[in-house]
Amino acid sequence: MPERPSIDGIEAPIIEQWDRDGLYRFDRSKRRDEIFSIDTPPPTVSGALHMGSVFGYTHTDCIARYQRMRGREVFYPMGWDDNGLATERRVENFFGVRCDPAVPYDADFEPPATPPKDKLPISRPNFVALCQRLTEEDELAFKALWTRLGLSVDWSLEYATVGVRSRRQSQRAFLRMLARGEAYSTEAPTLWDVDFRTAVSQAEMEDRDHPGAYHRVAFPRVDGDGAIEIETTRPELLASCVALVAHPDDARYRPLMGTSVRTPLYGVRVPVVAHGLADPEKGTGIAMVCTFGDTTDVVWWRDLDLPLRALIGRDGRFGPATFGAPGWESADPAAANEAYAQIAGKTVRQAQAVVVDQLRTAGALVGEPTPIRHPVKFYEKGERPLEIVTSRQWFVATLRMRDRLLELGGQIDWRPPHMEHRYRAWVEGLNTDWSISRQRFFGVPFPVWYPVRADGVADYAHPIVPDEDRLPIDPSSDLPPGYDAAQRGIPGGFVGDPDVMDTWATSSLTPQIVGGWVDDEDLFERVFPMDLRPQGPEIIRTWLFSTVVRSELEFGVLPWRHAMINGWVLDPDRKKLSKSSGHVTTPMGLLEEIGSDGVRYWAAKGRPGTDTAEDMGQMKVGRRLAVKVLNASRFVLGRLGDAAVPGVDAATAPIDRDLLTELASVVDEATAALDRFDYARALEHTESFFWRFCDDYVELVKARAYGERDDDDARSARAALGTALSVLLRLLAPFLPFATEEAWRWSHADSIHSSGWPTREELAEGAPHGVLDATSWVLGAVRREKSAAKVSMKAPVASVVVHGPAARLAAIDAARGDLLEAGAIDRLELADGDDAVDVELAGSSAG
RNA sequence: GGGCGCUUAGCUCAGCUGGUCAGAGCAGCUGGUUUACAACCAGCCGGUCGGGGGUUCGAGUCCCUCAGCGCCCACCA
Repeated sequence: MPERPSIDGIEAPIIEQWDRDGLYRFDRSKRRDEIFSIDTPPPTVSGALHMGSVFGYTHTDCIARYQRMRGREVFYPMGWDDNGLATERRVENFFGVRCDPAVPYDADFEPPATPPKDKLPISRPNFVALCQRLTEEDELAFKALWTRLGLSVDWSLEYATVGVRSRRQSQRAFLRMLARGEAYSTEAPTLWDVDFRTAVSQAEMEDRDHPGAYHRVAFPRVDGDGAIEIETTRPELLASCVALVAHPDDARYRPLMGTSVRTPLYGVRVPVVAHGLADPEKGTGIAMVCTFGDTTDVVWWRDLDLPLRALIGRDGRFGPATFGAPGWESADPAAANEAYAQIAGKTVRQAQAVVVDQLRTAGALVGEPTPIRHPVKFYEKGERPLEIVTSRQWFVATLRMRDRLLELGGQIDWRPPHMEHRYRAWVEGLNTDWSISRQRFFGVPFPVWYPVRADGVADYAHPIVPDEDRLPIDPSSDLPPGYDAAQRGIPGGFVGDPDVMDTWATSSLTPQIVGGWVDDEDLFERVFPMDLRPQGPEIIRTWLFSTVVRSELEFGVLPWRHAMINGWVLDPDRKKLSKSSGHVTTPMGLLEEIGSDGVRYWAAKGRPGTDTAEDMGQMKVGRRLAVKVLNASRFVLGRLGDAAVPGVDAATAPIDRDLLTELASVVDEATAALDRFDYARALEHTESFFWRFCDDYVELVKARAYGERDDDDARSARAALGTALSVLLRLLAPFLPFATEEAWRWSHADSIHSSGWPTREELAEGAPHGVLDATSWVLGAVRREKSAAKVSMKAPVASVVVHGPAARLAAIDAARGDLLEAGAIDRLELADGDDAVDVELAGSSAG
């Protein structure tokens, strides 16, 4: 035991010891009902390390440590989410490269020392290698942080979402969905990011307020006089207009239903149709339907069985079109083609300016454009509005599962409960199946090939699939059964699916990946369905939702019983992620400065679902608590000497039994709170009692416990001190794993984290008699008097006269000796009367 | 447009099924240093619990309503 205990630097040796002892190693011999399994979120390693990274993970660790001390075998894995766009984008910027599948593989490739201004095109294998190189470094940084934070994960269970296991499970689960008809591919309008050049799922898109303008455009009638005026924010899409649509009940347009108009500039005849989604209040009450300007267009196109005139390509530019050709019939093909030639090849933005000019010249623009701001769909990581392009994509049929998914959501134990609303709102609002294919390079490939027909076109309706035991495969280099390499890409041969899976298509399988589904059924049965899914609120609609989907499709059950949703970390000014402060907090720096226990304390104060400001003050309070734990432990244990702590039965003095009885209630409360994932409340109760223990109880009994005497009274105090300390350390262990471990090891050979969670049975039975309370009350009055007189707390007191009800006076009398010594009191009188404590300091002339 | 959450001392937050619930920590102020702890200890100051209405013997605690803040969802011409 050190002379002057310090929490600085205690982490490293303790972590080493834990590692040597294999303290957190999962024991797979345990039965399912003895196991507590956690579906840990794999952090996106390409993201920066920030305080949000330590916040939620600390909560999970507090629960894990509690369950472990309760005797459960804790299955606590850690993974890294390293696939996906975030990594690709980061690799592109970090190395100054971009992936170009047409570039041949260069075995000796090394990225330039400094990233070139123009990104260097490199092959897909080289690109993937760089992705892996960068994420490996990221993963080491994360692992160092988690370790230092004291997460009690079993590092032998580490995995990566792009690793072999993840690829195998992703491909296996996909093939099974395909076989069951739950996954399908189709050519369909798809939300598309023109910069990333990939499909985007409903879950990945967000609304942004974006400037635009209403343009009023007149469509001349074909079978009548005059024109119909519509308003649009996307006049550049006029060439892909396929109809005008108004509400069926709108009296203004009802007579026009079934008639036709011609598009300005292009002279294409389009019908006037009715649909309930048309809003009579908006614009002129009648809208132009284009293929496609927004998701409503898709609905109209589908519901009304309108023709397709798609023009915007995957690069976000207008593609070729021939007016006069079938499907593009025009009153004046030559003029139409001339008009269109001026926007072909242009971006949406450039085209809009051109078309507006053309419309104005043609006299079809009514008035001038009216600027507005309106919500526009963006990919959440994108910079330009999403377009809708037609492309072949893989989907999982989630729409038809909606009712079952809602039912399952109702069976999850949500913490906090109101988080179910987010899930429910999302499921109820689903309007497309889950799109899982992405036109990217660094990810899990779809494990399918397609036969190439004699005409050179791939036969998507009949994919060729590998046997499961071959997985994982890459269809771009591996061969389908029965084909040889020379047949790749030629008529009569085959072609591999070029796409990779969306990140969520893999991470939705985390229980299967960590649990060893199929590969290790013995393990899987011991940990699945899992107990706890901890995660952030922003990925309820993605990770949580998709995990439920996959578990339902594969097993027909929920993947876990409890979902604990953490809140946001706000910057010290309570604004999210403001960069104005300039001072960017790095978690590792804080852990080194404050100590891991202090940072954990701050995190553990944040309840599930509650946003929490980054608060250096709270962390310092936690640090102080950790220091106090060491000092109090040293005092209690040090003075007990080498003699063993007397058993709890030796605690016979009323105030000692009182302490232990009250502590038993704290154990009950903390246990109940942790059982319902309210770690913050458990900490609060324990902390508050711990300070009372230090400030009042220890002060009151230290003379008796450590004085000259060695009688029953002294042994009673020592028994209570030793017992209470042991219980308090264990109650604090899930929150302050380092300080409690340090103190515990002064008197134990084993780790506190493998010791048992304290129970009421270890402590005194019976109701408290108010001895500690009443005595503390008098001691407080004495301290107040000394403070007011500005004298030392050790200043002698001539006399104390206590008035109060008889029961309380009796309680005080029971601890008379302790009180006299702790307060340096010469004479103590107890008398009936209204509550009052009259204190007369020694040498004071006043009464 | 719909939904969810929040609004309690200067700051960060507790207040679980309505009756010692008006609390804690930080900050501030006043004191105290040498036998656990000065990165400490003791004490003090400080709030008509966002506004308004209602239910009740009694309401931060339940209901209605308004306001502000935050978040989620939305078919956005």
